[in-house]
Amino acid sequence: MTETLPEHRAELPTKWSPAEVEGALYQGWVDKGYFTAHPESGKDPYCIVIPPPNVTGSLHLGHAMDHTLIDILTRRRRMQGFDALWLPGMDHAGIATQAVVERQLAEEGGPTRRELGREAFVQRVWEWKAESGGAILGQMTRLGDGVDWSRERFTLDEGLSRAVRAVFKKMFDDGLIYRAERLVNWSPAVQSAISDIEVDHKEIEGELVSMRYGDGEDSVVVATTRVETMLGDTAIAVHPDDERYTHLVGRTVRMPITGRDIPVIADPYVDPGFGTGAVKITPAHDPNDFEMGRRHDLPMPTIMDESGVIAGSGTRFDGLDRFEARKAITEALRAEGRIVAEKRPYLHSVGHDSRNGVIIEPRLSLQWWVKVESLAKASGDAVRNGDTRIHPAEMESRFFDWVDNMHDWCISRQLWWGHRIPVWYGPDGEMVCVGPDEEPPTGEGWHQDEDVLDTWFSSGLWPFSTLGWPDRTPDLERYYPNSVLVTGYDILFFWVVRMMMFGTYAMGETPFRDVYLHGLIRDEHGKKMSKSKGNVIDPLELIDTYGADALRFTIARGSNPGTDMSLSTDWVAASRNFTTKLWNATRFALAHGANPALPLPAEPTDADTWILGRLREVREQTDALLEDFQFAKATEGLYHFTWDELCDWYLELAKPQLDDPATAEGTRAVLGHVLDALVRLLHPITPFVTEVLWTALTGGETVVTAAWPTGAGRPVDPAAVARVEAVQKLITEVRRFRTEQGLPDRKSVEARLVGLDAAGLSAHERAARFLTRLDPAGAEFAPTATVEVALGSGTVHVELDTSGAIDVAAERARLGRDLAAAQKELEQADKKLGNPKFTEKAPEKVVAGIRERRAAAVAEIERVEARLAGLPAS
RNA sequence: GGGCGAUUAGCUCAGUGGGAGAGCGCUUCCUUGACACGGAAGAGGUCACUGGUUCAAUCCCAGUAUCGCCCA
Repeated sequence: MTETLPEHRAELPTKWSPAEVEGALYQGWVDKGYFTAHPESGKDPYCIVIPPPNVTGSLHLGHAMDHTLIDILTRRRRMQGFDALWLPGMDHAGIATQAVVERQLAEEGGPTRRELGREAFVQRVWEWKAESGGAILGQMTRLGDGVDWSRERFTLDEGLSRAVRAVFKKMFDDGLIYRAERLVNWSPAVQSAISDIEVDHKEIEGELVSMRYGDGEDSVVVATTRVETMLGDTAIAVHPDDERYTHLVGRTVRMPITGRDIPVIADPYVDPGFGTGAVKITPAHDPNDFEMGRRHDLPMPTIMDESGVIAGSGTRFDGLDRFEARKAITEALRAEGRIVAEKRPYLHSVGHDSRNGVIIEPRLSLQWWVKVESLAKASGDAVRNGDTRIHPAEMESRFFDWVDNMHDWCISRQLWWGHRIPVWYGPDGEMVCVGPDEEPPTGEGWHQDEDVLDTWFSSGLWPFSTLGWPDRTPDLERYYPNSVLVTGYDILFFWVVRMMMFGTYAMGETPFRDVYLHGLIRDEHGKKMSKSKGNVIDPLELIDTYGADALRFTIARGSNPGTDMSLSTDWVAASRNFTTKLWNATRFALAHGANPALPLPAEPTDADTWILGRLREVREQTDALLEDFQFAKATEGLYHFTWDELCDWYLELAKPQLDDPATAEGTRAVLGHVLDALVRLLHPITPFVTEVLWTALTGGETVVTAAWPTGAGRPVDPAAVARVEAVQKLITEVRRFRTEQGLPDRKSVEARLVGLDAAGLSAHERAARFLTRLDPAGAEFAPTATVEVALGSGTVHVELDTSGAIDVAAERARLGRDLAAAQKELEQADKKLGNPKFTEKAPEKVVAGIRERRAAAVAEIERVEARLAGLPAS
């Protein structure tokens, strides 16, 4: 039969070995330029920009999920005939990258960053990037990411830096960027300010120490979790209506240790019910105290340096780390008899640097800020108007909570690696913001701001800066707004909101039509993966062992919108098994001459009609689900179709058809047609195996740019479906009987099938016999048992020669189970039908359904009881 | 403290106002001409608890318990 194979079609190896072929396949795709976008093509554009990974990062399962889903979307659109662009790149990760290089310098015993100087250090970071940065880009190829490498960008490259300066200048001129001295989240670890979203609030076991300020009548007890801040206290505050302290308001109290006299002030902010009702005020080290200090015009002494060491307090505690100072000062106060109470441990919430877990120290400093009010409102409106749709919609409330309550964004960082703030200061206090095409002022006394911008300032421009903005490039005209942004819900505030703020501001249009938020990947028990727990799985190891397709399939199959998924190697192995199953099915089909180029049969068998109808349903369902970002359901549907319908049934039914000259050619056509379409439907999910299968099946060049199967399949024929389902039931019942009678699967048994004609199934006798190993009855045939199978269209009696006495006990047990099930069914139906309210109020269709079920149960009971009565006594 | 979500088979999770599902795991049999990364047949769940709405609740509503996440 191989003579019907066109010679360009290939034979498949016995085994699919992903590790051996994936790399070459990927390289081939890149070399052929399949992933390159063509703005001049005249096709409809479809654009997704990568959520830029960190230049110091390496591929973890979170990326694997994100990229798999993006790749599914873009590969499908490409096949659908869109000009699909998936734009890759990275961000420069100011804090992380600078830390990596500083650590490297330290390990080499080289000069420190400051010893090296700004210019040399930055040069050194670029060298680091060239050598070891961006490992993730190479790792993305292992996953099969269909990105357009010709458009790769980096937040610090020339074009994107220009975009940063352009937007900074515009916002500066519009008054949306300003400089102000405020209390910021200061990370002593990084020695820089960080923004609110880089701070995690965590409950910790600290202490609450109550201490007495002043003496005698003029004394007051205050409590604090940070004793060391008392060095910076400039007031005691009480509630104006608190009669316990009215006599003190307006007077001063002498502080221990510093010996300074500080005023007692009245402010309604104070909660008289908390502690003693009096609170110490440290304006330079606490956000609430800062506000109070501003209201009351209090001095704001800073008593710590950038690294969290006590400094400038004028006490003997200068030079102590803040936590050592806490202990030392507590001891000193205790020695003076100032400690009134100590609660330890005292559970309270404390801000931590989310990158390194170091406790944040609020610090008074001069920083640059973005005024977010109008930007946040525009972003919120974009979602409210439907210009951007968030999927799943339940995530919208989180989005709104955030944008509606956003604080101004601190964008300056005390780092060197990043976009230096484009502001110059003159000798006479001048301040000039320099745009991208302008020359900075020169001359004596002019200097540029020392700080750099938050990395997310540049990441926020990503959806348009990567396309050439501020120039109106063809790419920008064509691919902005982007079609979709795909990212984890944990990143909603980091990227999505910022991209929306900048996009609506700079472009006047929201940066993406849709935002799809996926969940996190957890371990097999639903626990978050972390190095400390030791439950981290490396996606590259999974790819090595099971293939990229298996990992991608696992992720797609587990990715329900907005919900986390659990992953273990067992799941990936199961997906690998799936690719193997598909491989073997195609191999079988090819070996029997399957060919999608053959015309579908004019007179298809019921099995042909059934599988073609199912293909159409599955294709339509897959399309609808993928349009709605329902990756898990779409993938599950394809899995079920492939394994449980195509392999378990159609391929088996096809075997006898292939042996029959009347149906063989049609079967080859149907097999080819179904596999061709199925492999194309699966390609976005499992690109590698489908590439090999599809090219072997069709002789085509590549499935990457093959057409999405829009017309595959045939309309569903309910009559054919019913007959196939009846045959399936018949086969299953006979197999069940055989198993219980201990008849080995492969042992052929003579049998007579009575009633097939009446049931309209005469055409299926050959298949039924083939799949149950029932031989035609010979002249000597003497049945020893009968299996009755009630089908919708009639009852089929299968008389078998079991070569001896049947196992009566097993048969009795089997019939007993059938009887019990039928009786339960009858009971339930009678209960419902006996309730007049049900028959009156329930829809006619439901009542009719129950009546049918009752009738079937009655018939089944009669049949089984008759069989039981006919059994020999055991 | 505020908000959101979850609780379904041993594990991880889908699901629906009217007959409880999947993958993995488990039991028995089978190396049969696509596939042992496989095939066939099975076992296994008062759908967290309490109340309410309804002819009918695993599903809708309220409360309780437990867990998770976000924000402060």
